[in-house]
Amino acid sequence: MPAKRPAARRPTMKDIARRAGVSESAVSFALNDRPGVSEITRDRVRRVAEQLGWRPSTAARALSGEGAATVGFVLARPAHTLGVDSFFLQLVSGIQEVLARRHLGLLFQVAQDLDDECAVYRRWWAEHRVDGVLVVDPRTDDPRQDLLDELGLPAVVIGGAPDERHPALSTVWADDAGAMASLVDALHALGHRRIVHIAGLPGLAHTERRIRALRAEAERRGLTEVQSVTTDYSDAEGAAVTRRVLEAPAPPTALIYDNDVMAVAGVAAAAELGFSVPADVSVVAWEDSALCRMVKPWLSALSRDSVAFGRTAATELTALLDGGPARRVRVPVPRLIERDSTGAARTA
Amino acid sequence: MPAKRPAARRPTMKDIARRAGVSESAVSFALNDRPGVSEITRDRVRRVAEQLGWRPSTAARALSGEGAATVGFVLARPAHTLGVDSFFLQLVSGIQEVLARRHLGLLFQVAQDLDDECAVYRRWWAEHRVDGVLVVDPRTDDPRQDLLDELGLPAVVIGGAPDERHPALSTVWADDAGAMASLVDALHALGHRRIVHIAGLPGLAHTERRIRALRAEAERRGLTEVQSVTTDYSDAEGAAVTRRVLEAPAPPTALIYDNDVMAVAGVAAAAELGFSVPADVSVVAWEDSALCRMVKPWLSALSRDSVAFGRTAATELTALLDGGPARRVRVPVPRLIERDSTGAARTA
DNA sequence: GATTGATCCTAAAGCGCATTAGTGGGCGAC
DNA sequence: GTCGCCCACTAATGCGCTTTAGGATCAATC
Repeated sequence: MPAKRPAARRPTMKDIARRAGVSESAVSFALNDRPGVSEITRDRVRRVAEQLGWRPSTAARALSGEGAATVGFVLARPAHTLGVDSFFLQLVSGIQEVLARRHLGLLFQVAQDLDDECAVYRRWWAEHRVDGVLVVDPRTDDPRQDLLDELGLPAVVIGGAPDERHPALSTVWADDAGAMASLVDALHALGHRRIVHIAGLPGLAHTERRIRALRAEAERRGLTEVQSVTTDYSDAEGAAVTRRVLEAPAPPTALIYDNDVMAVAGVAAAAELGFSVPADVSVVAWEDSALCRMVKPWLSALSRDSVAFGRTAATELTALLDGGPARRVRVPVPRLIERDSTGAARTA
Repeated sequence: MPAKRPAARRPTMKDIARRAGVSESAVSFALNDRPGVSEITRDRVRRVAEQLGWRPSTAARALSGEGAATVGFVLARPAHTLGVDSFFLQLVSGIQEVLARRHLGLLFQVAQDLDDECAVYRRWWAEHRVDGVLVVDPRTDDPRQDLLDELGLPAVVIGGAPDERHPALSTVWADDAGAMASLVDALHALGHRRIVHIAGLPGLAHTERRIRALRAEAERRGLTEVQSVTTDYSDAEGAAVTRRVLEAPAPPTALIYDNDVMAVAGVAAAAELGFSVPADVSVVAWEDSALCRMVKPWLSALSRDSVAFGRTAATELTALLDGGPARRVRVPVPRLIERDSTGAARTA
């Protein structure tokens, strides 16, 4: 009776050494492409290793100073905003593509808040768990960057603006200001003068960048009825803010939502109030996804390639792990996909 | 000039030993609650450790036989279906809640397909990276379960039916058959006789369970115009199938979608064809999320607590890691939330 | 034919921890 | 007062790997 088959044993370098008739060190040299063994021995060792299905124990490797072959990723957002968001899974998917190629693992953790997130970094560092981390949702005045500097943990900040105070951290960022400028340009050309930007979480670097950019654009054009309102990214707040601004005396004729979820919720809210999209109010989602084509009218959206974004970030991190210098990489500006939710402003 | 501050050094047990004036072994005993040291020494060691911010190196721990303090999670779905899906992030969020409490890490990987996924398990096992894994999307005749048995890797199958062929694996599952039965019950009571089930990926265990359950219910009631159609879970296929079945000679009066995304896409597709929901056709989503309240009409949905599902799965895995027996755990049957997309069947 | 030098390989130490065996001192028992 | 025992602790070993320091062999050099 096969009650409990014993787990198969993992082959070690010692096993290879024995079967190849050489010392363990020779095996190590052979498998790591280090000089010190002849080509024929190297080949033999390689063959034996392959045949035994040997893979280096990450634990042993890490212990002898090679690093943990793992990078960390912490997501610190309130649990209820975790639900329907296409961005992160796509980002992670892109990250994985690059990491998998180098057999790097991705340690994933969801945290409650920033303090929690910092604690996770500290723990990971102290436990020797990761060689580097990917940081998302950077804030203005972000404690994490100081911490990572202090720990000397290689890191790539995703979506942060280049920050000269942290020369050791790489940054991968999109030019939100440029995108906002071209977006306002497009809306302005359609005759829109009253614009409300339903932004994401206050304090996030890219939220603040977008808000500042919008204000700058408005000032440049002399538009006085332009404003940003921050939210928690949830459909509920998106709808609530939409209702509030549309019920005001002089409602906006264009709404910019910082994600797809709020845009969809906003359209529904507008419809309830009797506003027709795009006849009465134009809507743009700052994030494109299947969601934008799941509602009527289809939503115009700023589209970026989140998978590629993830790939770029992961590539930068591997470069950092290889000892390369920290860099500031800009990804392409998101492109406005004009669908059916944007149109000429109603001339009051 | 602070060109490159040297990274802080991680404290080790040796540091603690020196500062506490005892041997390393004493430190080990003290910190692991093992007998062999006096209480006062234990306290002193603990204090020093705390003060130094010491944390055990997972690498060293793993190497000395304690396991990697990490569990693995592989997601093998085509990249384009990764986009908008509330289920997985919620599941993972629940998993984390339990794992974080025990300082277990979660190694996350997206794979191309099943073979790829199996390769990941093999690699993780050989590299000593994980102590156990969480398996999602079990199939009928799933190669992964055999593999995990062979490797002796503790695992919890999420969403699989209890399978006596793999006594070493735990299973956490929902009673899809029961849910389907009550759902058909409800629809039948509303007068629906022609029902189409727009299912998920063929071959997935729960897809097959639902299909079988639907067929059984139909037979029991003598309904002949009831069918299931499999899809890839995407909004595109959801919409396409919806169009196809609604354009048939005798279109169904009720549609059951295996996820929220397809349901939303389906409603839009139905609307385009001139079908009004729920007057002409009722719609139910098998998965509740914010999405269901972002469209008009609000979607009736089978709701389950995905976060709790994740918690349960992680709890079972930790029990397994603690040497407990494999178990079959059933989570509560999803509950039908009746919103506005279901109503009495139109009497032709 | 002894000296260098290269080449291919082995021995040994060390990474940070857990664990087993061993050591010394205090104490009760006879 | 000696024996033995338990307690509190230290020394030493091993986990699987990398790396440094050597050692053996052979060819080329003066």
